Amino acid sequence: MTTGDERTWTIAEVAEDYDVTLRTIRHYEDVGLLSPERRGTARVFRKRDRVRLGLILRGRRLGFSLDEISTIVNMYDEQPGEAGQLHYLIEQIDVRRRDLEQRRRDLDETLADLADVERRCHEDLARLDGAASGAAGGRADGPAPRRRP
Amino acid sequence: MTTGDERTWTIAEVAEDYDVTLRTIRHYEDVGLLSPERRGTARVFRKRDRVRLGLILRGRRLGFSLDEISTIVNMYDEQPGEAGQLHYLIEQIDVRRRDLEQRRRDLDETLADLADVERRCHEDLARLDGAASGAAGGRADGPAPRRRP
DNA sequence: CCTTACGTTTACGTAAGCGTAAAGCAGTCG
DNA sequence: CGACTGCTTTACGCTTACGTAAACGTAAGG
Repeated sequence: MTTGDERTWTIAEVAEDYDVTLRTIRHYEDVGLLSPERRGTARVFRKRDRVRLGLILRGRRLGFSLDEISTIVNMYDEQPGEAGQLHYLIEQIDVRRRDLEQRRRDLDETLADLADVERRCHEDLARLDGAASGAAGGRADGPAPRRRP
Repeated sequence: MTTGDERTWTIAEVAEDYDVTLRTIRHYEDVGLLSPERRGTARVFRKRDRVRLGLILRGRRLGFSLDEISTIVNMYDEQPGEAGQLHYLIEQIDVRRRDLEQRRRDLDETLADLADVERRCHEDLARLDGAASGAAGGRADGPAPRRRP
């Protein structure tokens, strides 16, 4: 019954909630990723739009292009349609899955590498601590402005 | 011992092996991600350079910017240095790790969503198969002006 | 010597993903 | 009746990550 009067949001509220700029939201609309209703000229966001934005941002965090994100989020609200279409969609899902699984492998390898680097850091620190008896003051904690050459 | 005469590669060979263009490799050198030796003007790639390129491409697959990749891969061959520097590095590693862990959450959620969509696809297919005896040709589907080309 | 194959540099082009004015409606508060 | 406030559109600008010529060097082979 109350399907017509759910809560709505303004663009500013959505932007605030999802920590993006108004420009970003409008851009997503420009490229067809979002299509909020209009009350006059103003955009009116409903729950669905927020969910979609959430999916978009998740895709963005994963490093997908807006184009890829577009194909992905559109998978979600694909109508049943005909069989060929469903087969095609399943195929596309498989492609995406393979991609994501490759990413997870990359990600886990990177995490392992980082853990390794960190371990070596701690070893080096221990070595420094052990040999630190000569220096005045054990704290030796400079601001360390040093970075890339 | 034989530390000076390891195998080397040309830019074309590396590009072929890693499936990137020459331009890409040169670009990575431009931005300081790679720094192969030179024999005259020609680039000479050693094993280390290839490993580095591997790391770069892994970062790229993960959706990192070249700038981020730069800080990440440079972590790997950071010299022991002083304590403050090591602490800084450990801190940076932690930042990266948090990022990667967020990505993995995003990734797993996306995979779960895709699995869900796929499941619904199969359900729809089953439904279509079941109801396929009625209409001639099985295509009783009027509306729903369709999607992908 | 000339071609072919491979390498080089310099430099402009481009697509994506927004940033950032500039300028204009629409409601509302005093 | 202004003056805000918050929204809108239009449109040029910027960065990243390369693509894409253009023009030239160098070594091998016919």
